[in-house]
Amino acid sequence: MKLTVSRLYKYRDTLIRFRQIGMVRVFSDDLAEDMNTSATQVRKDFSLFGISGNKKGGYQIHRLIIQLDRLLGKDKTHFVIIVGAGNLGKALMNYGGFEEEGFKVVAVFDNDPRKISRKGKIPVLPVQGLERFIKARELDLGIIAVPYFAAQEVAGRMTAAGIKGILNFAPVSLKVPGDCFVSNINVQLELETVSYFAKIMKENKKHSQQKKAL
Amino acid sequence: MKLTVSRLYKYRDTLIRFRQIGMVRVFSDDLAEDMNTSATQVRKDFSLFGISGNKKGGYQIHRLIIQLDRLLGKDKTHFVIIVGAGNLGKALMNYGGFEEEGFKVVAVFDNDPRKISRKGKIPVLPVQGLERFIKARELDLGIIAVPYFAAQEVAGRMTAAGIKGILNFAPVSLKVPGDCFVSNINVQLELETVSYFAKIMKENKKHSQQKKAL
DNA sequence: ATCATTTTGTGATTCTTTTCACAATAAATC
DNA sequence: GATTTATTGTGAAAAGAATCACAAAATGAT
Repeated sequence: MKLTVSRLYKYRDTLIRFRQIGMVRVFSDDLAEDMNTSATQVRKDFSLFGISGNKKGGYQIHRLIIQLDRLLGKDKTHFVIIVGAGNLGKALMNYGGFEEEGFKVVAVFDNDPRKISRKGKIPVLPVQGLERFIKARELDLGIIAVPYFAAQEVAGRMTAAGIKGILNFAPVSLKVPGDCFVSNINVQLELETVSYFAKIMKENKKHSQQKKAL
Repeated sequence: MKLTVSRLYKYRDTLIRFRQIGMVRVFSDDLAEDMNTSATQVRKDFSLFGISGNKKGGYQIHRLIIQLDRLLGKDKTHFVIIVGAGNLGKALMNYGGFEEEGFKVVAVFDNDPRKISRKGKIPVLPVQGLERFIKARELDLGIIAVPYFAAQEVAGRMTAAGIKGILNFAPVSLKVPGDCFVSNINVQLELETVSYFAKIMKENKKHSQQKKAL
């Protein structure tokens, strides 16, 4: 399910690129190729979400984007807060990609008084006010960009205040109530995993060379 | 397989924290709890990689870490290059987490002459020299932090020069030869997915409240 | 108007990952 | 030293995700 949903977002991305270069229709094949997956997968994903095209005629890009937008909630702006104004928090705060995708970072929170500032485009506020802020605006989405030892506390406060989705950059598994969804981004871990498989790839090569030699 | 491997890295992380607070032995239960998984999963993962503990006595943390280190290649330094010295590239370049985990960023590459600099701790070099650099040092690992439209070209050049593992931050699916492993980090996509499920969580709540009301 | 071709949509199948169930065994207790 | 208890290790079952196989329908060709 999670995998299917994130593929749907990717299809949308691809479709928007396709539209930009003037394409009007696509086949499941085209999408599959661009995304390194199979045409069957594309159709299965669509079918699962009730999206249908025309036999022999594929899918109308424009219409498809509209359908995906509605399905994926891309037809409205989503408000987000970031907790943690360190290197990562600042990078995220200045990251243009969110706005492009319909997310608006409404505030950043930190516990270091020196980082507080209401002047910038996005205010950096004392973390004391976190719950009040979330409740007042009925926010659903939070990004955690604090050190690992502070992450669980932040998560607890967020969910208690009503946050329903967390994007967590701290390298710990957060414990949250069942009505909150968490997704983790762990850059170190990702690089470690890559390094593990890179090593295997090298070893396989050696093996196949050995095999060739036999 | 990929999931198991990344869990192994996480077990190691957790174990190191446990050791720091003076623990000497763990049970699969302890690891599972810390990592939000099941004890069975932990043991299955270990069993799959030939790691064993003591019935009733659990696992000796110190020994377990050593075993994982060897298994996961954490007993040596891995050299990495980054391509792209924009916001993201710079953030990654100054990110302490890699060094902590045994990765050394040996160079950053960019195609903008203004960004070139051999003075810093990590040199920023012209991307023209990419292949030569990789081959000369027999590097395996590369991080792609360039805009989406440049990512595929960079990936092609990296793999042609011998890179076997790529951590890709560009929001496109890279096409690489079968002997190269790619892992993608797509912050926008991750946030989109979180937002999708956050919405569902809210709707479910509404439903269950309705149910209660009946 | 008929036939061949292309492409969708989906039930059935296979593959992968997780969970279950429980035997084996080491330690603790009596 | 026999018995209970806690914990591992793993084959079997279940759940989840991807792939296959093919019928149905739309289009184009003759």
